[in-house]
Amino acid sequence: MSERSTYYLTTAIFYPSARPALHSMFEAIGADMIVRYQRLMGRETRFLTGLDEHSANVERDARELGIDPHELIDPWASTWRTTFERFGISFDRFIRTTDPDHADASVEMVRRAQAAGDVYEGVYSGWYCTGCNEFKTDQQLVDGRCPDHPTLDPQWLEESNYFFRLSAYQERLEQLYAANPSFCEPEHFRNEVLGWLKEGLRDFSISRSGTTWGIPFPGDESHRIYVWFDALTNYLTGAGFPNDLAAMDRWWPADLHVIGKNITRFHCLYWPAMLMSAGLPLPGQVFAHGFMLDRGERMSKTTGNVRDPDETAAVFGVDGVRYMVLREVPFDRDADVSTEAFVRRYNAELANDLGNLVNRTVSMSGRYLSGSLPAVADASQSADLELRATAERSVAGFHAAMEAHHLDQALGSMMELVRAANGYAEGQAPWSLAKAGESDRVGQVLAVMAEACRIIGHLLAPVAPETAGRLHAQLGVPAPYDERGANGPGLPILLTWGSGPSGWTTAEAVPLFPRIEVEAAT
RNA sequence: CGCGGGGUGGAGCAGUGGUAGCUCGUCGGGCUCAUAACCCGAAGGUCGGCGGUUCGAAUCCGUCCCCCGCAACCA
Repeated sequence: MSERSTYYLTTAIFYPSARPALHSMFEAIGADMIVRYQRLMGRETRFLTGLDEHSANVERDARELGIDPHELIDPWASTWRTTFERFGISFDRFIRTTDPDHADASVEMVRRAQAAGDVYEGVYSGWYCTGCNEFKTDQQLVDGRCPDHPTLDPQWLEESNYFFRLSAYQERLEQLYAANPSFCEPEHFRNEVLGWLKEGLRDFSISRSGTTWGIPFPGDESHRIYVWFDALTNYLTGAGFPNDLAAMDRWWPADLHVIGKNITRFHCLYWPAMLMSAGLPLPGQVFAHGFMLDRGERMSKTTGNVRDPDETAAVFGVDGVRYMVLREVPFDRDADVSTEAFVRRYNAELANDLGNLVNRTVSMSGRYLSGSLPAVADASQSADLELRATAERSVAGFHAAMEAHHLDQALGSMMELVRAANGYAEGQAPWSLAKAGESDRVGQVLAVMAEACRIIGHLLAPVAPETAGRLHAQLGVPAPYDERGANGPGLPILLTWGSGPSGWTTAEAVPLFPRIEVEAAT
């Protein structure tokens, strides 16, 4: 892990639409868990997410509606931004590639590539749909025709445009991966990237003519900067490039780019080459996540099997949704999601195990101790020591999983402590001790349970920050960090067994995650 | 032979040479602090097929079958 005390994290920028679907939120939620973890660790963080707005679709849709693309996009961007905020995505900037400072950054990146001799004029040829006014890849065509305009014959057109000399970076990229394989994680996606590298790199087109939607290409105003020098550069814009040198110094290079597995080629090959060309340092790592699947099929707007984040949150709550998507889908691979599985998981882990553990602890503290918990004092009981050892194992597992961005496993480590604490409660049976009049031991058992709950709350904080706050409030733990997870003493201190619960006054026990009855979910 | 990933009890996964494990689900028991929650136990697998290496293979080698993704703008 980096020794820097700062941490700059990005998501990919999203293709705009009227509103985000749950599978788009997935990436942002995962990145948010990572960045909140980093804040809780005590690092100063910067978190960038946003929209890739210069797509041909946007221009086309606007033209069909007879409006300016900005008129179309602005309300969409506003909806995306507020939805992200509602889901607790703690971004520092919601970037839009139509932002003025981003044009400066993109132009500067092209200029640097030009200055390095990596840009040349060439001929791009491909199938062109006269309905869309854009080139289509073979993959986009269905039976050789544009799916949006099946009555038209695509034309094989050639267009003069500018290319980036990616082929010149073959050796340097090979050296990059030889020296620093974890530049691209996880390994199975890196293998794919290495395969492409082995096949040899082809130069790629970086401009398009025939459109005015996009950033003017430096040196040839009849062209617009095409995709990668626009989209990828957003990560630099977000760090102050090219004008704010102090910000660049502070935040660049980024520590982590979180992306979807479909764009590894661009982030793991194009992007480092572009940065090398510009004479800029490379980010620490690109992490590609898998996709949420619906019965084995990828969720997409065109397939129509998407989920609405707000509707899902109406059932599970925002924190419930955040937990569920990150727990059900291993971050490094694809997984099926279903409402039934969400309900099962939610009820089993959040309601029955975690929520109920806190509930019974707080409730017994009120009932047997009038809400006043003693310090964890007696270290001689083997059951107490065992739970402490489990807590330490669980915390270690959590850290290890977070370092590798195995978010589902981190949550699994947290659940190990939850289950052990419930088992401890059963074994110690404080309700029986209370009946037997062993009030000192009742206090100790509840103190141990409360201490486990306190630690669980901190482990829960990156994924379910609002609920973690309520958990600590019920225990009576003073809030050690703000609602973004910042300005705390650092997780190593917070997760050390034994700091509580002396002096806490527990509040009324209110279920953190109310059970979901099956009818309510369907 | 384009590249990559995968095939393990009903479901989802872990396990890279030494008696096959976890979560969910199912069944049985216990407890009564708690959100009808919690705890314990049990049943259930010839680890995709075939062949090989080895004292020993889910694991290594060979071969075959099946599923998924990518192939240059759908997260």
